[in-house]
Amino acid sequence: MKIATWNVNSLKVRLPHLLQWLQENPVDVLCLQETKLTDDKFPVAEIHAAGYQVAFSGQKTYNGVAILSKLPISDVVKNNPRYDDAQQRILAATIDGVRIICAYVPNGQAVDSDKYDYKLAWLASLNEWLADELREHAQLAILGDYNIAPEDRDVHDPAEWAGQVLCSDKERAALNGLIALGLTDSFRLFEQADKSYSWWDYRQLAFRRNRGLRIDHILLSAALAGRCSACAIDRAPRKWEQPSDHAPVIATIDQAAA
DNA sequence: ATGGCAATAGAGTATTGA
Repeated sequence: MKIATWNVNSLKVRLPHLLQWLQENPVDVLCLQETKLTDDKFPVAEIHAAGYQVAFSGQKTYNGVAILSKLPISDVVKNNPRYDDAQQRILAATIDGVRIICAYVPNGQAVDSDKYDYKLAWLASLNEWLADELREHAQLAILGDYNIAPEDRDVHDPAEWAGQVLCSDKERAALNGLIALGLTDSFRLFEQADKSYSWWDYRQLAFRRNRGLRIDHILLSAALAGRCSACAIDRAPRKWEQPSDHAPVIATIDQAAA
């Protein structure tokens, strides 16, 4: 089973990229963030035509998440039931016995802002709900845009970013709190090239200069981490015309022993 | 020190992203 996550930064603009990427990378499950579409505008027909079922939860202009799957999708939950949130940032579903959670963690804007406080409160509540979900689902993966670079090696210039939003100690502690529930950052299960990132600013030729951050992650429960045989960031679509600023991340989960 | 790029809403420019 191949599972992936991609912040598309507007599904309206990026639908051609999505369809092309799926042709080249026929993953079993793909979580999308920042669809920026109300549900009535979601491109259901195009995604069905590509061979995928889909669940989605959107809003106007901002946020919005979706889960695409080749296999049937069941038990869909929109948002964290423990957190009353007008913003559509979470979608959970069960696919082939695996609990898939698509998450778009708030950006946080700046460490002294209200949005930063919202980010930390949102993450604290996610932690509580995730503990419940892990008790119910041994096979669980939470994929998405975490808007947190876990360590300095995930940052192109750690000195420049020190203490800044996406890299601050409190955000990293919150991410480590999720991991402490029994999750594993699938990317770090394997040897990876230095300076591996999943997001690059549109400005200043940041992608060409590889001035990026690794902020998109696939966290796996112990049962899935034990069967994970690969995890990679696909930089290719970041080179396409009019790209998303994020690259997809893909993890491969081997079949459970019979 | 600031803005730099992109998307959206909506009709000039403000907001948000990371």
